[in-house]
Amino acid sequence: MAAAPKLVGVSTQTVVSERPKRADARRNFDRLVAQARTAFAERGTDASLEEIARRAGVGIGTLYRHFPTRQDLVVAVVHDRMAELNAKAVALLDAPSPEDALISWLWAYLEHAGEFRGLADSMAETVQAGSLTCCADMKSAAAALLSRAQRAGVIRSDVDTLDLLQLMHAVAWSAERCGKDTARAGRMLTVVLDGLRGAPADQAGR
Amino acid sequence: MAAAPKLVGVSTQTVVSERPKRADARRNFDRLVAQARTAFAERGTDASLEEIARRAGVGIGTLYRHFPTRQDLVVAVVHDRMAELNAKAVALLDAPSPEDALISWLWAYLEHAGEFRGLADSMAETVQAGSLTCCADMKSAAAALLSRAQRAGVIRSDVDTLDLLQLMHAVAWSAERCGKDTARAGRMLTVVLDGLRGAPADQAGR
DNA sequence: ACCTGAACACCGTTCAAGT
DNA sequence: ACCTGAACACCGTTCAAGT
Repeated sequence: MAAAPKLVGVSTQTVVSERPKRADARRNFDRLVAQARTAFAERGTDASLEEIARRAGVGIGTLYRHFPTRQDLVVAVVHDRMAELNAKAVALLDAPSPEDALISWLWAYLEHAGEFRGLADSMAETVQAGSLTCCADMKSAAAALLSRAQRAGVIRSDVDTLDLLQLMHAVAWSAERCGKDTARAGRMLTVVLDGLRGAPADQAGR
Repeated sequence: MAAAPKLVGVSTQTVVSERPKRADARRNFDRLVAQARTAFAERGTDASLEEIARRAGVGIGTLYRHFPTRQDLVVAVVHDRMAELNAKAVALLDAPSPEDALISWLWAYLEHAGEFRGLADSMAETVQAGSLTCCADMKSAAAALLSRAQRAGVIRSDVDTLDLLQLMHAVAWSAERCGKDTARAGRMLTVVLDGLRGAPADQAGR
């Protein structure tokens, strides 16, 4: 409830997760992220790490040095886009309609989570854990948009930020299976969004 | 729309997926399913197949002979419970309230899909493919319950059976991550169920 | 008709040696 | 400080040989 004022200081320029300092190290870091991006796009988040290292022209040990876990690599790949989402959320706080602002952000978030196969799963895990600063920032940003919409009475008051984001991950996860059937994916999102507005009974009682 | 009358002949006793005939083969089949069940319960659907074979006292080749793909094994494990769900659906067609009947069945379905980690994903895949008779039966059963509720006007008319089931899989998938936090899982289901009833605006317009 | 398990392929992960 | 790649462990999958 007090999330909105607390967000005033949210940085759109999220801290880049400790980049290496030495020239060659940084070059390898960037190459690995770039190759991981294309590999994830082709094969999903469970693409072969060895192949990523090979395509980046780097030993497998170097990959592990920079990214001890696969999640670290996934996060690095989507880091910039997450920063964009943070910025968008902050900008949307000034939009006239609290409802449209939230919905529009959720659409962007959903598009992000569906960028490659397995990302929705990965995001659900990462956001849940919440140990990363970029995720924490995004949660704050989402919280601000959500609570504004709730204060406007257009979103039910009993859902919290994690509910909201996990529901989006769930829809994105489901959409992965729909493939070209965007109509189905759209209907599922519609159902969830309508559910977020509240039960018909509650609304009728106002 | 014509799903309900078509369902009259649905068999609660689903056809058992071609059990082997020879005594030893059948014994191995049953042992594999039993060990797979406990392995899935412990490690999820991506438990080691070699360990399952070993624990069943059977060569790995025998496992592959009976279950060419992992999905086949998963389906075999949950087969009986799916038959129970079919029976329950048919029984609930006679319940007085179409809405309560559907909701109560969805709860049962959700409980089933959350039996072990990875099952929701597996179900989503299997139901989507829809090549198995037990899945086809369940889809028919769900379709009957759904269309009855839709005819009663308590569920929005623009969702189909696959939408409904995939939304349940999505909720179950999300719930896997909640663990002990059943309150969050409950809230997510509530949101989806309310969404299934329709948009507040639509309801208000009646 | 069915079972067995060696054999092959592939991947993740670590770590001693190197610059 | 960082890189390399051999080495190890583990798993999935196939298939020739056996009953």
